[in-house]
Amino acid sequence: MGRAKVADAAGGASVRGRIDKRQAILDAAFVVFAREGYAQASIDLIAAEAGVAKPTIYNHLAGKENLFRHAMAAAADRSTARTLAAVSRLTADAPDLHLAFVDVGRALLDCYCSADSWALRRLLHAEIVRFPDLFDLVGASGPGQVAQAVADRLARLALAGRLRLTDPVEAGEQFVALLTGPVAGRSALGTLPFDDVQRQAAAHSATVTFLRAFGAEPSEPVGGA
Amino acid sequence: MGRAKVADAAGGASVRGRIDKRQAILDAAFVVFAREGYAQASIDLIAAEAGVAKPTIYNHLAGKENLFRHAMAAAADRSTARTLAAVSRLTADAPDLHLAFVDVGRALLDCYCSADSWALRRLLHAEIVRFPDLFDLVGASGPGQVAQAVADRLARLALAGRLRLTDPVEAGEQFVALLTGPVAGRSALGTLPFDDVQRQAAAHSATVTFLRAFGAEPSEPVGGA
DNA sequence: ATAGTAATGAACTTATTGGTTCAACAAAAT
DNA sequence: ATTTTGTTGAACCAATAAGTTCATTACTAT
Repeated sequence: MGRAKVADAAGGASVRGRIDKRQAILDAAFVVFAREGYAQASIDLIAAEAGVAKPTIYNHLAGKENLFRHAMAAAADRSTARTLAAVSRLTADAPDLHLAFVDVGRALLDCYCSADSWALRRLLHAEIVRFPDLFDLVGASGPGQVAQAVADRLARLALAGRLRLTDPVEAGEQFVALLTGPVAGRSALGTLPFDDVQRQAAAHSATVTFLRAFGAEPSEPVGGA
Repeated sequence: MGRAKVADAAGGASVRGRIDKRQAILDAAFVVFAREGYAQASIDLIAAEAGVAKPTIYNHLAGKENLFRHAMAAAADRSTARTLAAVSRLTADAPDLHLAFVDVGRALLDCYCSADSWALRRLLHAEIVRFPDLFDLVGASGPGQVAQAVADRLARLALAGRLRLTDPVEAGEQFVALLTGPVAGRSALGTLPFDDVQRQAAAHSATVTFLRAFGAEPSEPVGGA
């Protein structure tokens, strides 16, 4: 590794002379932090993963704590963006409400179950005590935006007379809770994967009870699938 | 501190000659692990918290990893017992179903929001990568038992014609998801407390949508509270 | 009383790691 | 060609912590 001349030798991004080593460092830092945890992740390890020398890290991002914060913030931004894109699939003019909710639920669940997303939540939980500001940095804004987006969509549906609800943000919270709660409870916290059919089933079951509680149309009688 | 003769000098439990230093160590270990995280919690710190000398820890529980596992398992057992007691409040002969669900929901939420419970989940999330067996040790059995207990109660209710559901374990998962999901999303992960009125509101709102989806009686029309 | 057992404190070893310094170096700009 | 800037490798320092050893001390059972 090191001052590579070839396109992508080992780490992934290390080519462009000296620009944007920073991004490579940030990415590698998140990877290593996710794999090792904050305390166990050594700067040497991160440097190796990034294909970069140790002093370079201290040049761009002074100190481990700063590096951690920036890496977490970057990962959180990525994750939030993906999730917001998933939410945008829920349009008010969907022909079949059930199908629409299963679809967006499935997409949300894919985001939720991605390796990055698990790692982000794990690190957030793990280090929230020593880094209380982490909550404002990633824990609040990300889910906050998502909740807002979901609430917006639900409000539109309610206004169109297709949903019967009074508080869209509460209903939104409950939909994602219905979606992610069972997954979080069963799935060994991202250690072992939650496969496609399980996610589909989870999205379906969450949709069924959500629409039973809030749907304007009677939907299916009882039996599901 | 140390070989105390008085009842409770500093740590809390250190009186009885040499018996049950072990328990004191386990308790102190969980406290310190919860406060500092695994890596940052030094054996010296745990020894100090327990009012016990360092070699004593190595006598009773060889090594940090072993100590961690045992401390986590003990804390998990305590937590599960409390939660199961809370679930037992949901009887099939409740006069008002809404009230009964709010009540048990409230109790479950109290368990979920206790400092120990937050700490347990935090440590579990944090160290699941380096201690994969932790999931079988605390993550699986605890919630598994709880889910089973809730499913049992729901099945009784359904059999009595007061609930309309096909899969009691799924419904149980969804009830606790409805209950804890919004709390987990908003509450800064146990850093700042979730006060009584908020918990009451959360239990109420979870109950309303759950009964809207699964209740046999029409319950309230729309507006909640 | 006495012997045996468990706990204690303190020093010690060893290993890791965050953070720094510095001379050499390669590419970019002039 | 030369200066400048960011990068590199390697060595170094100080701090922290896991784990161990051991002589000493205090209970407890006989």
